[in-house]
Amino acid sequence: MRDRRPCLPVGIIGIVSRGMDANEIRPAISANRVPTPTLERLATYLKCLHDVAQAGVTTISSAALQEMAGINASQFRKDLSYFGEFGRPGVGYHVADLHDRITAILHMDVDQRMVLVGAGNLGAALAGYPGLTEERLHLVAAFDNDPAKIGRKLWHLEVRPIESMGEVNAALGARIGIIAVPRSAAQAVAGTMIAAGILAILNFAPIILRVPPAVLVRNVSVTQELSVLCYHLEAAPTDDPPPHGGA
Amino acid sequence: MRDRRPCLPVGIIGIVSRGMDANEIRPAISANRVPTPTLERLATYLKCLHDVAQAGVTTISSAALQEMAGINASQFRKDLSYFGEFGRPGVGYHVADLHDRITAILHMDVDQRMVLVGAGNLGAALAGYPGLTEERLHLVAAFDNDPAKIGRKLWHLEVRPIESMGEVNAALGARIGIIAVPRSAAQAVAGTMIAAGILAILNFAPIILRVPPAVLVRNVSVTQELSVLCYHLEAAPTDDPPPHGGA
DNA sequence: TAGATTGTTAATCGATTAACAATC
DNA sequence: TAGATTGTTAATCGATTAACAATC
Repeated sequence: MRDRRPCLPVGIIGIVSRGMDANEIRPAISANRVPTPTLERLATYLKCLHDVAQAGVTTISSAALQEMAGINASQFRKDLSYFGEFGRPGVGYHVADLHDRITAILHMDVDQRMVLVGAGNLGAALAGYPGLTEERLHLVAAFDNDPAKIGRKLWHLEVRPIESMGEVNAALGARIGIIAVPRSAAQAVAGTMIAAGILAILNFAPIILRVPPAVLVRNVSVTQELSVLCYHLEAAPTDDPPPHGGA
Repeated sequence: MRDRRPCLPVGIIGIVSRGMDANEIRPAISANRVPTPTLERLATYLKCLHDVAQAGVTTISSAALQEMAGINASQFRKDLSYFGEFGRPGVGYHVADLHDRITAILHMDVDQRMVLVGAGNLGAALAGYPGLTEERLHLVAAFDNDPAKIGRKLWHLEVRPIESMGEVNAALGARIGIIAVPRSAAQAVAGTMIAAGILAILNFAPIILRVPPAVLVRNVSVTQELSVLCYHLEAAPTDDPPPHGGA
């Protein structure tokens, strides 16, 4: 801890290249020194720190955080250690400071622009979700291929034809794309996005997208989540064991 | 493989109880012999098998599946091995048969009933999503606490007052609940669901729910996913390295 | 039979948790 | 100073990948 080595910027420690020789299928493993589970937890930490701050707490130890939020204290400290030093031995963490630093690590201290493709129910729900703007995530354009939808308003956004994405995003410069189209259209949409300069995709379509290694994809699949829940339900809809019919 | 031991039903091999002594915080680790990543991949396999079947293929090897869908052949076989034997050495897997068997493993060969709480944009998108019914996942009731919404229609569902959930679900017997309410209401909704007999929860609110160990929770957080994407974007909105101002 | 491919075991890899010297 | 708590290293645990005997 104390010895403070040359303080290597995390993303640069050296391209890892595990077994990823000719693997164009997996998206953007690249210089991924920080474990993905750690990154996923950072957003959770942020929420907890926000809650704790609202409760009037200004300094908190990892042990107290474990007590309050169910976050393992060791894991919390280990996760933070990928990014530097954040606390003071014997004291703990300054809540507001840590919140701001994690926000900066995630690049959420600046406004991020995003484009949306798919102006259906899901697209409408995303465009109308205030939680995005609160996190400085801004939908700046919406696209669809349905002539009936083009030109209509999706909250503050006008739905544009998908062919215009390249031109539109040349002006807007969004680097995050959200795919909220049916499965059959998703791969083509991904291609259009990448051609328009999108570097990171949040995909709601139930399909494994093929993208170049430089593009990162995260998938959200409601039916997959529900599958896992279903698995854990025992088979009987009533209280009977499986072999018996219900009554 | 060949020796065919007494064929232990997977969920029963013995309560694992790792370090889970007095840990009410983590949901339903319980008799979890099958790794969660394996369960998550089963739904992916299902989609691939569906595609492959539509392409007219009746038999496929794990190597061919790796080629087609980017699924690691070893991992695929290993994942299946938790549930029995599915293929024939020298031949491969019968596509339709494997599809049906994985569907049964996930308990998705029977209709599953679900209740929804939250009749906002997200709730509406979920209720209107045809992909659920296609997988035999049926929303059978919707609830909200907003008097302006109660009594209105959410597609085929009438929005009911949340206080009626116990009574309503006593008749319906849904065991899966979907939480699509703001963060501030989510914990209370979870409690109401559990009191109404819900055993598995899909939570869209950005909060870690406290539930009894017997209840399983899966979280979907759009902002968390976007955080991970943002992290991988370099800081410069244009092409300049971070220290320089844009032009 | 010879070739192909499974299910499973062993080896590797990575992530989580525990322990502790450093230090506030 | 004595007590508390960090950041980090080491130990544990679990998941992925490779290798191969079994067998179609």
